[in-house]
Amino acid sequence: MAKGYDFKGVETKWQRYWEEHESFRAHNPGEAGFDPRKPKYYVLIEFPYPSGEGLHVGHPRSYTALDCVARKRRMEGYNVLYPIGWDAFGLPTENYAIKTGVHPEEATHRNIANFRRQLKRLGFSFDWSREVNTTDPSYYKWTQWIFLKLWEKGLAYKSEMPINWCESCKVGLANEEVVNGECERCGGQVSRRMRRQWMLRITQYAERLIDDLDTVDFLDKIKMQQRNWMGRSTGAEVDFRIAGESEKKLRIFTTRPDTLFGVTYMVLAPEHPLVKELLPRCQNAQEVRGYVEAASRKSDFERTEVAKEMTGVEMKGIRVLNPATQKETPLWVADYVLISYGTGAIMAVPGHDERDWRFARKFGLPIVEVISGGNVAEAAFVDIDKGKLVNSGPLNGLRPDEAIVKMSEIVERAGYGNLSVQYKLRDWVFSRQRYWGEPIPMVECPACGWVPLPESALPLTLPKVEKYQASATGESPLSLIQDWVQTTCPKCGGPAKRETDTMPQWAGSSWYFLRYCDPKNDKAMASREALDYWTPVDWYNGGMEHTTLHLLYSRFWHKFLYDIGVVPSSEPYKKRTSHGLILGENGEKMSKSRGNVVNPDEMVEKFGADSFRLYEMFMGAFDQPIPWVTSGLVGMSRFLNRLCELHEKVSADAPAEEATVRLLHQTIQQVGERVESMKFNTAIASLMTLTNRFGEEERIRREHWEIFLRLLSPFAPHLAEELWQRLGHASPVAGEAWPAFDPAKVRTEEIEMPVQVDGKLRARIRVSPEATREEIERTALADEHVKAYLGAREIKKVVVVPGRMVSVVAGR
RNA sequence: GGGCGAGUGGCGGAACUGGCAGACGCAUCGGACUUAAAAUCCGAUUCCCGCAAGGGAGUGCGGGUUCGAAUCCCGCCUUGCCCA
Repeated sequence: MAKGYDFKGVETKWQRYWEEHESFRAHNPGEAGFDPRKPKYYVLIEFPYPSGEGLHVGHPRSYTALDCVARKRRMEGYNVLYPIGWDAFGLPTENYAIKTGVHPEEATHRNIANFRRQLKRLGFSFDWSREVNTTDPSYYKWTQWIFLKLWEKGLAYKSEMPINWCESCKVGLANEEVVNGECERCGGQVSRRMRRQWMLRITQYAERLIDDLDTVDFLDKIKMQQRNWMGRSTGAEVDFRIAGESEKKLRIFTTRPDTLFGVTYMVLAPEHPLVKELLPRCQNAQEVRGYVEAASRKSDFERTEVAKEMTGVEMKGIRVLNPATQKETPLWVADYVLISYGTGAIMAVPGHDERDWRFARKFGLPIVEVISGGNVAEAAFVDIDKGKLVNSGPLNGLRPDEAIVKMSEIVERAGYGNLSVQYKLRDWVFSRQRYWGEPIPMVECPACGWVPLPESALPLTLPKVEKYQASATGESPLSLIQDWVQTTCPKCGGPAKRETDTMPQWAGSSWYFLRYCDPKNDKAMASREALDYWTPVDWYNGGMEHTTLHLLYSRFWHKFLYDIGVVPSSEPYKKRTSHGLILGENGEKMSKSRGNVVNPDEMVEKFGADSFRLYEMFMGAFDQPIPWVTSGLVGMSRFLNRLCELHEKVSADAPAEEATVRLLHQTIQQVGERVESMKFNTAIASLMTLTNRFGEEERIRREHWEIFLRLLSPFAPHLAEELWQRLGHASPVAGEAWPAFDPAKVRTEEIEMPVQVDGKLRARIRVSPEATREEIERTALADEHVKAYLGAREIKKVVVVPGRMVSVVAGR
């Protein structure tokens, strides 16, 4: 066991100090202690789900990183908001309740207390006075309020939706919760069921959610994932007439209107309403009906899997007219076409679409080439940048990109179609048949239909129940409480029933960062003044796993709140970054079932919070996944012990050695830059390098040591405070100014430059940083080693990059 | 199948915008201190040849561009995440 300073004593001492002095309390405008001269800075981490297992070492990675940022910003003179709270609704707690009978509220309370204790031990500079808890009625009152506003604006609606149904959780899942055809949470079998669900019209915001990504500073890969998820494609909608029908038209969406002349058949999704309507005219109605039936039992995943065998059935006797060619084509029903995308029907162009090609091949349908450049007998030719249109009347000779524009114009002018933009994004399924979530504040009245509760009735609190198990039919447990369900209609006063579904976990987390601005307000979700001051969030860090859903949902709500005048900005987060996952020592994802979970309590007990924090940041590149290796913590603990010993060598009149001054200023520069670019591992390496230099010195100049302690304080705040105090300072180092470096002091008198001969490193020369190319070249060629290598050979060329290197090319 | 990353010593990882590969830490080995050990300190540590000076090879594999490639280009392999 490592000997060394008493980290336990030091850490509890400073944690108590910060708490007693409210060192990290952020002040709102108008509050005592608010300083209007300071600019604001809002630092945000994803608030945790307080599970029964407690914190594991993955959580603090993000918290420690942004704690460094928050502490540095305070030292730079900002009024910093760095809050924490609890995203406490959710399935694990409810499942625990089902198993043990412990009320979720009680379990949540206990779990939060444990998380809070664990986090406090790590010395984060959170403003603990602003804690929020999504399961607190005073919080979810406002989640419900937002829902009512959405309803008011027509963005919430109830709809019969085929939903993914998890057999074992007995709960409807959103598409995103189904992973590879299995339930994301339990891995159980997912089937399809029809259910009336509350839906939110996120699709209405799709365009803005994509376009406004250009206005924010998110990592490129995050923007990319958001764009891909929403999947915008531009193309045309085209109407095809059905032969022998005057009224019925078949509307399709295509991104490739240029290939309209290459259509050889049409396909309807099995759920398409025309299938049923045309069935009476169909010669093989029985066969088609059977096919539709079979398709309904498959998931979208199974249906669109590329590798699988394609299936389909022709609707015999029905012909569709191509509006461009007036030719008749057959009509098929196939499950590779999804009802949920586009119009649920496609024009098939087997010559130039991969799946259409395979389908045509399998069922012996004709393949027509309309773009030259490939061999459509061998494979679909899908390259949009190459080739010329052929067999396409007015489009012949055009490049595909030109033909797309021209055909879109023709289609529009002729009146059988129009330009159209489609999104992969679907509306948000907002209902869960669960107990532990926000009740949806709606009432169904036989006379008035769906009626919202008045704002004055909020919060609609969760009633106590006996059983948390969903009903056998999959109804929410709330449906079993008759005196809760039975109510009166707010509109007509007649008997009515409450909605018994609750909101998904994504609800509370879609706006929590707004509540932090003014967490105790009972008149509004937060005062306008507080929101104007603090929002948008300046820097938000979280996991990559939340970049599609949580980020999208909260951006959607924020835009909506902006539209109704509640928040001052249309985007919630100015900057978004993400951290890599911390894996178990075996390189696998950390989980209870794998038995590789590392608990921070144990680490803090053994090595102290500062060592733990240092290791979290030092272990590797912040954005990469990385396995936890406890033995690596030893190095951090050694580093801190060493600082205590070095501290004894500090002396006010120690000389300022030039090399040390230079390194000190380099370190100031590097640590500053590296925190901003989230290269925490190398920032700490810089601090260690400086420490090694101090170790070589007889005595350490006090001025240097003070600068060092300030640089250290965001990373190892407890020990930095302790040593700072030991120097005789009465006020904490956390309140000191962040050091500035002097560029003049970073530079050296003489620099070393490598010299290559024929591409190989052969010598090093010393020159002044201001040396000209000629001087450098002369010095290089005069060097003994260089001369030896060159011998009598002719010099063909000398490349000089001042400050970098010299490269000499010699003849044979 | 598509999109985006990653692949560097025994290990985690550094390397700005194409310019000295291996910073910093772990582990290991040697030494000091010690009755002994722990802790600490000093030194070594990519591989091969060599007593040494020095030389050769080297950043997943195969090509290419360049005076110069871990970094750029082409083709593979492995792996992670997201999507289908």
